[in-house]
Amino acid sequence: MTKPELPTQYTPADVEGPSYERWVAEGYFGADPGSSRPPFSIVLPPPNVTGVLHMGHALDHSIMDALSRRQRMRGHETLWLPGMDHAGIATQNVVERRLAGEGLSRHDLGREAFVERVWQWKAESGGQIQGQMRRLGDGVDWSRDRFTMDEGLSRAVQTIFKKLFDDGLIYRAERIINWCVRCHTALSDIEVEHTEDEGELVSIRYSDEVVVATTRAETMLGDTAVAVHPEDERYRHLIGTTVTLPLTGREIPIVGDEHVDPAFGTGCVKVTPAHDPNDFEIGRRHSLPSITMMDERGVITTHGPFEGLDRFEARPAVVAALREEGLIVAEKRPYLHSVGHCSRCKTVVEPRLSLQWFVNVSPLAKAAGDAVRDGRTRIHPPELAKRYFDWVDDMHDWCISRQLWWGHRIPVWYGPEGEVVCVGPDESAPEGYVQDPDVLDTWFSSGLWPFSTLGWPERTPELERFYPTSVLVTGYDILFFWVARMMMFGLYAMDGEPPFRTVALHGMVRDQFGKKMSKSFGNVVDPLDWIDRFGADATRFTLLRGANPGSDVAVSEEWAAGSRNFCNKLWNATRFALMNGASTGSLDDLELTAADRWILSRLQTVIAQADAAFEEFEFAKVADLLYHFAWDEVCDWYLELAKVQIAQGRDGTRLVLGHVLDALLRLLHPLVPFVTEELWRAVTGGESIVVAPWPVVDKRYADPAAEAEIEAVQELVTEVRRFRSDQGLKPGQKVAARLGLAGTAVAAHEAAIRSLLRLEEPGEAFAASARFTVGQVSVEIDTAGAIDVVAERKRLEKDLAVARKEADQVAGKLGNEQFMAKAPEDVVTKVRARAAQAAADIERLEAQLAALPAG
RNA sequence: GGACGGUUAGCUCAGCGGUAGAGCAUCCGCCUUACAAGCGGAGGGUCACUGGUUCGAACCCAGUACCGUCCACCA
Repeated sequence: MTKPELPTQYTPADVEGPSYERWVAEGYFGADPGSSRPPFSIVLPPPNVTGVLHMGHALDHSIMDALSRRQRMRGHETLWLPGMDHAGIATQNVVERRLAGEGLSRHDLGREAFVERVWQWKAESGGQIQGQMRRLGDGVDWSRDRFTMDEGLSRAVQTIFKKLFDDGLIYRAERIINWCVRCHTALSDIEVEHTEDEGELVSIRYSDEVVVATTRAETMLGDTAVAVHPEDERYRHLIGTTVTLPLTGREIPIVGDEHVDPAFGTGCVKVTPAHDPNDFEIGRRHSLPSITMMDERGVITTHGPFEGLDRFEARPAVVAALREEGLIVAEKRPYLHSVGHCSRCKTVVEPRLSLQWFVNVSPLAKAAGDAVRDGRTRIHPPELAKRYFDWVDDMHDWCISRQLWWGHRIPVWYGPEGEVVCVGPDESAPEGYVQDPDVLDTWFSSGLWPFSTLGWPERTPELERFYPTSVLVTGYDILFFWVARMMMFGLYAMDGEPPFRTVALHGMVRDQFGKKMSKSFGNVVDPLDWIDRFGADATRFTLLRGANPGSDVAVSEEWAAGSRNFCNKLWNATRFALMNGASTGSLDDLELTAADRWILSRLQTVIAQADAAFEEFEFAKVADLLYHFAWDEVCDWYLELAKVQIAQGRDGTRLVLGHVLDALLRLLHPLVPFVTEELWRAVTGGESIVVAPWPVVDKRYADPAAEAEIEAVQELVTEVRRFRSDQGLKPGQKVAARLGLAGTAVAAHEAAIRSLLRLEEPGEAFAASARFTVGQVSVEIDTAGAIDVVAERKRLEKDLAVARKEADQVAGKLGNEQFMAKAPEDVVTKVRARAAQAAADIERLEAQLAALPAG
């Protein structure tokens, strides 16, 4: 076993790269579907090929890596499957922008050449994310890396499309959809971002009695009716009559429709079925014609003076024309309303009547809701399940066709006579048929991710073994659209088996003030920058330390530095242990000291608590627990006590040290994989901590008596340190002291106490300048001069005040009949004990104050 | 317009019915032979507000006020 000399500071860059490469080379992250171990599986939510990983990903990945590393150590056959999403519209936009730089549009290249360009671009830049994942230390099975446009996954897409088509769950229809006039494609509801925008509401007189208000005045060119509420006394008599639509001269009917809110505005609504989803529904109910007055670019197409104008040019032009005719009743006024924008390019979305493919989601969504309702899939934290239900229980049909070139082409072909044929993976369309030019929404293939990546539709060993996956980790922001889609497709394709047993949701990463990270605000942190400066472990630890389930994570450089310091602390603790010959081995025949038994006992509690927190995805708790155990207990106390034991020649200390560090490093490994690997190998001589077993509680080491004994030592030491500090004694300055330890709980620890407190044995000239007691122990100290009586008096008075307050409080309780009658016995007992303690403290402190020389 | 979450030390957050906690920041003292990315000590909070339940409330209930997030077809 080699015990190399370690430098005094941990340098992450020296170990991270080589460790990661070794892990991959050794195949530790490879998952074997043929093994007999219990399976544990996670699929990585595939990042967009266009993207780079941001802090949100880093959090996501840190959690998944921690979960899978722990389960691997616990002996599970662990699969963490990586991959990327082709991100249709986003990627197409990126490549189009690059083309624009060359003065080209995708149409200049043509479809085939353009798609070729996208693949090229993917080949060039797709490796960036893999690089980032390696830097983070993600223990993924690279041999199973997948891409949503892979041959296998494309096959899965085509298979499920055909199945849905054959089951009548996919249909083609003319509907109002969200249209991006810049991307020239349909968007699903989730690809539309709503913001509160300032618009202008104008009121237009259609007739003497009918006045309508609108923020989109230009759409009046496409009006085919005016609607009023059927019960509205003001207008009931008009239903069935017509008005003349200004500027066009068209006669349009007045219809009665429940949708109209009589209390809003004038109670009259203009109806534009081709350009507004509500109006479309009204139109359907009343068999109104639809007039499309705008093309796919948002340019007005109706005849007249407005033809050829962009929608935003047409708006004021229409208003001006109306004003000229005296038909603007109320001047336009600012009006805050919700406006949809394309999530990719931020262009204002135009509702547009269009022929598209849809998924009938009702039966699928019902099943997706039921799987959570009956507990086949658990959502964590459970409060968020309600949002999930809100979403799946009220889902609109899903528009899946996109007028893009990058994506899975819709496998439907049209015959010369208008025949429609859906073609499965191993089939081909009849001669003379033409394929639908559109591609599928990116989320269609993402929805298959948990099983398409495992080889579906083939019943592969991977699918048998790793589906359903154990847990899905993602931010609560995309719970609905992505998780719900995977649930729907998973249940549908896998005979009612949901894609995951648990959905674990985390919050968003925010800056140190809890503000959202945004480019425009300039508070975005690049995880790679932190990895460079603080190390991957520190970056991960910082994120996990803030990861309370379902709530946001605020991070700052100070936290990252603190995490780096923690890693360094582990480094130096191990360095100390190695310098003192720590090693691992059986503790069975050892004569353990109280300090040994104390730290071993504490370790068992910590293992149990860490396990409990892990099971509940309480990563912040795990991190906090291990941080304090490592730093406060192992480093600040046990190592200090161990120094004395080693000096006393207790060789068993080296084994206990080795034992504790071994276990501590293994507990920490899921959170901070690199530093623990390095140190663990040095301590144990083992091959790799990645495949080391997870610590289990050993009840033989539970030792409340030893814990109480060491706590007493800690109390005494802390009290005397306070005295020393108040008296201005330098930490290193040795002073003589007489300790009355005989018969006390800490009698066995004199050497340790003297060492920790720099107290020497009293010499012949010993002259106590201060006397006090801590618990049972009397302390006399010769400070080699007069003590600072003022400081000492202050200290004692403060303690006395605390004790008196405590006594008062407790006396109040004990004197309260209701309390005595109703409080549980253990509480009363505790209060009594506090009363006794307070009384004793008061007596002792008063005596000490009285004995203090005047000063 | 709905739903959910939050409001605790200067900052970020734990605690969720029986003596108010952590990290960072602040102040004081230290290169005490693992670590100055460190060690020891200290200061700092009527737990948003108002009521209620209870022997007892930061914690449970109701309401109010701000903040945040998601959803929604408000012309």
